[in-house]
Amino acid sequence: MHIKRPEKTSPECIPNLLALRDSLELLGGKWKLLIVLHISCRPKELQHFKKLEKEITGISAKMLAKELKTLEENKIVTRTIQNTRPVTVTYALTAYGESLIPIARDLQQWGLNHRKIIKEK
Amino acid sequence: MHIKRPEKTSPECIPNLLALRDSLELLGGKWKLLIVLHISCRPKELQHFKKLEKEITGISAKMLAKELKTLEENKIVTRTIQNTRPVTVTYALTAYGESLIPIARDLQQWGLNHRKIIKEK
DNA sequence: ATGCATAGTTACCTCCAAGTAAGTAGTTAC
DNA sequence: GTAACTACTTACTTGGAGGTAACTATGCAT
Repeated sequence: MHIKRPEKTSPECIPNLLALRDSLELLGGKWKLLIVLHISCRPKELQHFKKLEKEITGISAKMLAKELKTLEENKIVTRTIQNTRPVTVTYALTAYGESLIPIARDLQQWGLNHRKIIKEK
Repeated sequence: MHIKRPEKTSPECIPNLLALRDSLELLGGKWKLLIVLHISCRPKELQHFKKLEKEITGISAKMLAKELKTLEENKIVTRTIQNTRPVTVTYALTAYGESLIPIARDLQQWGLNHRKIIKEK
């Protein structure tokens, strides 16, 4: 999907504030994109709550549960209760949620590069 | 620049937490990407402080100054004092700062689309 | 000397994202 | 009956992002 970039100084160039704000409000927190990326690393329906809690260093059960709930409400992940003993719950990205992967990877790559740039001070 | 996406479940797929965290810490706030996008809409060296303050609805002088300072420290924008009366200050994206434009636009586009998805509930 | 412009700064306040720690609930295993 | 597993939930707390409003500095105009 190629997005046409408006020309500089053209009237339509003035950014749509609300759209970017919406994204930042939903995704700008500390954990959501991290969670998305971690789920994306497993085949569908194979990412368990406990596994995420262990893999994502520093996250607490409370935050993970809260963030996953928000992601589910926003149709980015699905939550499936499995018939195992003890009960397990798996999380998977929706097709729509997968549209976040390139964005998250770009940000990740940018952050990786940024370390170098800043160290070169 | 095409970034190779690691295969699912491969060991290197486990996301580099720190890189994404760095990006989110720097750019995840309410204003920085908005400012970047607004500056990108003007030819180099033509974006004044007051202009940004007026264009970016809701931002205060304090926040704008603070965010611009952080962006400057991170080599994303340059600050130039102009010999006008009264003195004006212009901000411009560095070449490096421009690497954020596609990311900001993608997020913006994603937010625009997200509104539709969520309204379709 | 008062007002207006640009480009901030300073002091104070508020709220919430995020952290910590402990508890709940269902089930199995011994 | 108690320990252990998964998947949360609840109560309490705190740092800092962000908001508001007033103030500073400099120069020009009238």
